[in-house]
Amino acid sequence: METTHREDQRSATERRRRELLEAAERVVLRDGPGASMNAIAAEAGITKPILYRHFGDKGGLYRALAVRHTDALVDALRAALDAPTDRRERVEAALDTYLAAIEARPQVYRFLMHPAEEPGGERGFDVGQYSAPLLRRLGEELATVIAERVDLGADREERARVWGHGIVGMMHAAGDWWLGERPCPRERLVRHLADLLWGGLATAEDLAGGPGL
Amino acid sequence: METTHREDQRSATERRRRELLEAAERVVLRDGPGASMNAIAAEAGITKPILYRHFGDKGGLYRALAVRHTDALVDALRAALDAPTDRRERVEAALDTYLAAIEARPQVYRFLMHPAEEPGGERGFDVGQYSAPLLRRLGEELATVIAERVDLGADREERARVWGHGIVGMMHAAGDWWLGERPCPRERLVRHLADLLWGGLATAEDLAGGPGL
DNA sequence: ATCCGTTGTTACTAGCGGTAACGTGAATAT
DNA sequence: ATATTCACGTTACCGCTAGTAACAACGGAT
Repeated sequence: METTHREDQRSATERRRRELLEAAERVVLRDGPGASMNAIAAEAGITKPILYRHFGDKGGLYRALAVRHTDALVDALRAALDAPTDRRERVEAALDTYLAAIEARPQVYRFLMHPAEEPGGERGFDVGQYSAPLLRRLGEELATVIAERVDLGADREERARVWGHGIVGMMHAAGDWWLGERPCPRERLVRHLADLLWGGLATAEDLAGGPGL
Repeated sequence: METTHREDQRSATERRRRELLEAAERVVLRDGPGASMNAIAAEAGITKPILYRHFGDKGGLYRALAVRHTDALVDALRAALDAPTDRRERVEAALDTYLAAIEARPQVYRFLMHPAEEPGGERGFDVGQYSAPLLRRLGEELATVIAERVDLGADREERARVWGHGIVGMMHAAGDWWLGERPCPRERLVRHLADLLWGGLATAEDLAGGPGL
């Protein structure tokens, strides 16, 4: 039969693809985002051209690798934002979800956030092209959630997008720094960030002696 | 005389170094952060080994190149934060200063924020090592300013650092996204971000029909 | 005359991403 | 039975990169 053969082939190909991705993940976890295609092929027990047949180029492999983890994280964040509690608690839960994820698997996080930039990329003004795609996606997701649920007045969508990307950037930068220095337990970081979002900078008093911030 | 000779040599060396840095900057502005050492040497009218004698390795050259712009930006931000107005206006001025800088020279900004990561870097848990050094520095600077001037209660320093890195990250991510899409003029982005920092997310009402954010 | 430090060269290494050309083996079609 | 197809796999190569040895030339200082 023809269809059976085709389906067998396709499922076998997909299984092989998954195996290759798992080998790649092992190497990336060991060597960081700079892992070479040679090393990945060796880990999978094959040679380079097969890798290129499956994923096109290095960017393709890395994109395929990133989609898995990104999806998982986005799902977890959605769940946190959908919990039936008040807004402050949900924001704290989302922050904690993200920070717990990067705390548990810093290598994966580093790979997702700082993917190797391909040298042959476009030139010009596409600054964002080289930036981490995960951050952009998280920002957009958060923006839609905000626009759906929060009453922001006239320029609702514009504000929601600015806030979405801004909040994600805040979370990311603070998390990146915190992961490097570990100056406090996670729950305190979460509370500090939530306080900041709840207008902490606006309501705090000036400190005596200075010109005030 | 000996000292005269030495001083002449040193000043000549420094002048040469500056020339090389200017050539490197021209190439980076043209080719992006992926500019090759060969291209930079050619632009300076010399060959690679001289570049390596002056800067050690590519990271050294890039670091030297980054310090200049970083210093300039930090100075501008300090000036904005030291203006004799109220806190909200100063925060808006600082945001606007940063965004105007990245708007004026996106190539420089991209170079500073996404420096080429060296493949031979350290392994292990130093996630922050590969992250943009400029962001870290801005975060620390802002943290000290906040700690100096804002009354944050008991865990003052810890909160100031979290907020410093968080705010810088917010500014950076929103700016990065904005620079790519240009969805609104700069002044509106500044106002949206300031509104967010002034507790906009906490005080906005739920939108009818959803579970509320 | 000799040494020293700097500037500069050419020619090389090792490794990278990526590709062309080729062989193998199993299932299908005739 | 034979020919076709198609994925899997190889070796050997290309052009590029960062980085390095080895050597030459010039200008003071001793």
